[in-house]
Amino acid sequence: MGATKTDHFTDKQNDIAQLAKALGHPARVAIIDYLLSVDSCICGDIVDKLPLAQPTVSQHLKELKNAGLIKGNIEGNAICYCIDEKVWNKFQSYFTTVAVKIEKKKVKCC
Amino acid sequence: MGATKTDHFTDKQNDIAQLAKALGHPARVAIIDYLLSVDSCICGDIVDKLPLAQPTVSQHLKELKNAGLIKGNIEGNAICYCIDEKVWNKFQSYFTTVAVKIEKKKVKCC
DNA sequence: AATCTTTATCGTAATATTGCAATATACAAT
DNA sequence: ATTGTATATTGCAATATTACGATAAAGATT
Repeated sequence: MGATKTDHFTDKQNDIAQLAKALGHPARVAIIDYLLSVDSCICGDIVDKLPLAQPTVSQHLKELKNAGLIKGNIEGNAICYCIDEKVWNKFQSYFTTVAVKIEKKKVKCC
Repeated sequence: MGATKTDHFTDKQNDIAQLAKALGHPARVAIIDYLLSVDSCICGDIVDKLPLAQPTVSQHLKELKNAGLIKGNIEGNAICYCIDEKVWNKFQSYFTTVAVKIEKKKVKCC
């Protein structure tokens, strides 16, 4: 026990859950915030912007990358991470769909 | 260690992270899917719709409720859970903001 | 080549999550 | 009042996450 039963759910449900989970930590939200605030995708100084040690930041970046929310290329001894627009659009469209469905629901309750 | 350092991040970052975390499990995405698919908010049969035992479902519902994504009232020996529109709107607006910022970014890279 | 700088990985401790059996709770119905 | 039905809580085992020190890797600089 303890492991998520991913195979019992649809691919779409797992996809959304994976994206949401990746964003489900304030440090990772902060990383996204920072990436959105700089005009360049080069963010060698991201470690200085977060109240976390370098290995921890590296780990969070890895998780964001694994989930697809950011993409990165190695550039010398610096890294270039940036928002992956496509994945965010997909993520956003989920919320749009939810909003439409909420709107369409006939019975409002609670 | 192991505990999230919430106090080092902004309220907004923590808020978004909390919402995302709550949605960060396929069972909880599936619960939301189900709530959106029924016209009523009464969902006494939710346990039958998920590949999980009743206590597990109850726990997931509790987490969704704690995060604010759903709200619920006790109605006899049945429960009435439904989407909390306000919270979803707030959640959605985060993604809208992100999308706008992505669009505005001058340097496109990677 | 030796050193510096920057990011990644490993190892590990602390904590959190997931899942469920057992049990409790609370109202329905007989 | 007893039984039935539905949800919640408790307790616990398995697994995952979070955080960081130590170390590795890899290009840059001297």
